Amino acid sequence: MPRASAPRFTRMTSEDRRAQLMDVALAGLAKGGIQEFTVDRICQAAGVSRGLILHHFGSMGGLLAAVYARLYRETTPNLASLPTDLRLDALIDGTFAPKAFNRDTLNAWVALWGQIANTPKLREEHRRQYATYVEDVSAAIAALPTAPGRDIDARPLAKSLICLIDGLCLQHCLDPEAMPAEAAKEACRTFLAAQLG
Amino acid sequence: MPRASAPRFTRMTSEDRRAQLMDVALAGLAKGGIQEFTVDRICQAAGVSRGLILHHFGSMGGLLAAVYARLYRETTPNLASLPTDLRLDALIDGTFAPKAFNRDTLNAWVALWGQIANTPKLREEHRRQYATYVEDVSAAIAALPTAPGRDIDARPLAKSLICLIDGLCLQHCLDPEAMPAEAAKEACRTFLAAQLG
DNA sequence: ATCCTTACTGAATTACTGTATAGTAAGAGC
DNA sequence: GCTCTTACTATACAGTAATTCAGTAAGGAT
Repeated sequence: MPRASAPRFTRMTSEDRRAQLMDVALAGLAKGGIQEFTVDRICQAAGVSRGLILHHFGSMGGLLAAVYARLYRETTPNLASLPTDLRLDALIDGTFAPKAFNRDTLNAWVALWGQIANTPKLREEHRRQYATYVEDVSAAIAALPTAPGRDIDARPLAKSLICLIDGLCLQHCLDPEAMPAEAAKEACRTFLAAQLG
Repeated sequence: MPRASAPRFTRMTSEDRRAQLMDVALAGLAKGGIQEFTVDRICQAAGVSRGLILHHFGSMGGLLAAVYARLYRETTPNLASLPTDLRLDALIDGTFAPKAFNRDTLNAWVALWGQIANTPKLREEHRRQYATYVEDVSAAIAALPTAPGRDIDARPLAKSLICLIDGLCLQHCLDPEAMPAEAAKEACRTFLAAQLG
C-alpha cells in the first residue's frame, strides 16, 4: 500500500533504541524501584510496543543487566584516565556529586542490588564491574606516597573504602536527611586520613 | 453440623500466627528476594488460606514492615543490656556472627532495603529502628575511655561505622567469597583502631 | 451444652506478568 | 523505483498479582 500518511513509527538504530530503553528503564527504577521495571510500563514510557524489549534485549533479565552496566558507567568516576595523585580526590568528589549522590540514582542502585541474587545475568555483570572497581581504587591507594614508618595494604583498604561508600549511599537513599553529601564526604576523608596518615 | 472428623484447621492466638507468618515470609525473602514475597507463596508455605495475611496484617505492606522489625530484633545485637565497655566488641561479634552474617539473612535485608522507598509503613519502621541503632552505637563509642589528647565526636563516628557495616554486609551478600566474615571483622577493627587510637 | 468472638477459609474479582510469534513497514542500499 | 534487512507492531497465551467478602468453624467463656 502506498504511503498515505505519516509513518506509524520511526526506526532507530539498534544502538540508539537500546540506549533509549535503558534510560527509560533506569528512570523507572529510580522513581519506583523494581515494581516499575515491567514490560508494560517501560514500553509505554518509551512510546513503543510491548514486543520491542524482547527484540533488543532477549529478556527482561538482559535489560536489567544492561541497565546495571549503564548506571555504573554513568555514575562511577572513571579513575583510570586521571593522574594517580588525583584519583582518590576524584573518587570522593565524583561519588558524592549531585549527579550520582541523589535519592533517585541511589534508589536505582538499591533496586538493582536487590535483584542480583536472583538474576544470573545481573550477577555476572556485577562481579565484572566490582572487580574493576576494586582494582581501580586499589591502584589509586597504592599510588599514594607512603608515609614514613607505615606500610599499607592497598587492597583490603580499598575494599573497606568501597564498603563505606556503599553504606553511605544506602543511608542517603533510605533517609537523605540522615546522611547529606557533605557528611558522607567528611566520613570518607576522615577514614582515609586515619588509615593512611 | 456435628464434628465428624479432625478439625479442618487449628486456631492460633493472633500473636502466634503473626509470628509464624513473619517467619515464613522472612524465609522466602532470604531464599528468593522480593519476588518470593507474595500472598500465594507465603500462605502455601505456612499452610494457611489466602485470606489470612490480610486478616492479621491488613496488607502486604503491613506484613513487610512487621518482617523488617522482626529481622532487626533477631539479628541486631542488643547493646543496651550490656556493660558499656563490652558493647563495641559485642556489636562486631554479633554483626558478623554466622546467625546474622550469612547470605540468606543478608539477602532478606537487601530485599527489604529495596522496598523502603516505595512502602510507607516500611519506611517508618526503618527510620524508627535506625534511630535507636545510631543511638546505641553512639553511646557505646562515647562510653569508651578517651585516649589522651584526642577528642572524638561519637555520633558521626557511629554513623560511619554503621555505614561501613552495612557496606560489608552488602558485599558479602552480593559475593560472599569477596568479603568473608573474618575480613569484615578485621575491617571494622581497623576502622575503630585508626579513628579511636 | 450453648453462645460468641474471631481466626480462618476459599472463591471471585480485577488487573497485570513475561514471553512467543506472525506479520507489517521503515528506510538504507542498489 | 525496487529489493531486502530488520526494527517494529500487535495480539495471543498461560500464569500470577493483591485485595474483597460472604460465610464457616474452632474453642474459650459462661
